Amino acid sequence: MESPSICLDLTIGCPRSSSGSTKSTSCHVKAELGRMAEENRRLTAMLSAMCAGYDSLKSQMLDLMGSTGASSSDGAVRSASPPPRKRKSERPDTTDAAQSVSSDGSCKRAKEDARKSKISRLCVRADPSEGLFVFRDGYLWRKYGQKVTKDNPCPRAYFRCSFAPVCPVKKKVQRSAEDQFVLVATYEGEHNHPQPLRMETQIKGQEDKKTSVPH
DNA sequence: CGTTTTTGACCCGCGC
DNA sequence: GCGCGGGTCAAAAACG
Ligand SMILES: [Zn+2]
Repeated sequence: MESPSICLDLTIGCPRSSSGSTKSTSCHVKAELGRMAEENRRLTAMLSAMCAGYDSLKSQMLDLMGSTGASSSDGAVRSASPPPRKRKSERPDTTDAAQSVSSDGSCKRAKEDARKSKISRLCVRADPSEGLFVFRDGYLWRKYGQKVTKDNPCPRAYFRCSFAPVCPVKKKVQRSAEDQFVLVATYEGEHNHPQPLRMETQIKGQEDKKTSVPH
């Protein structure tokens, strides 16, 4: 979890332009304020991403650890599910997929671990707007249940992929108990249909060049 | 009118 | 066997 290329130039102590004119000073102050706001947002996003990664790791660790419930103050004591029962063989032995977390907190994970464990454990986001949207992960979900767990005061939502009539993909979304801004999502299953949505209106602008249409 | 959300009921494994 | 905790169903409502 390294901070790749985040430039933290917090120039709070402005270098004092000393122009005498209050107009330019106010302009500078405004620009400074804008920069600080931007910086603040970036930091918030980064912190959220960090919290997300932390929560993800913690959950995975708890899952791997088994039933060593030595929780001090967190409350996210969720014992693992060793029983190989259930309708789907859930056996996340090495469910350690490396997820690349960009500076925006968008974590995406490769879906090539489907052969071993069909449930891709846990991917988190840190977006308060996620609660309103159905989850902008590029799929259509239909909520089919909601439960409140005793660990977390916030209810947990259960989604199911509604694009294809037969799609075994399910999803659980729950916001962290400590940080309301951290959503913990647990994907389960594998899509057997092409992804209908194209990241919505948030294309990074990093699309590949079209080789078929050079001109 | 079709689809999705809501929400309580139901079910089922598990521990006691 | 029973209670508890969590996952799913399904009827009604809401939304377009
Ligand atoms: Zn699907």
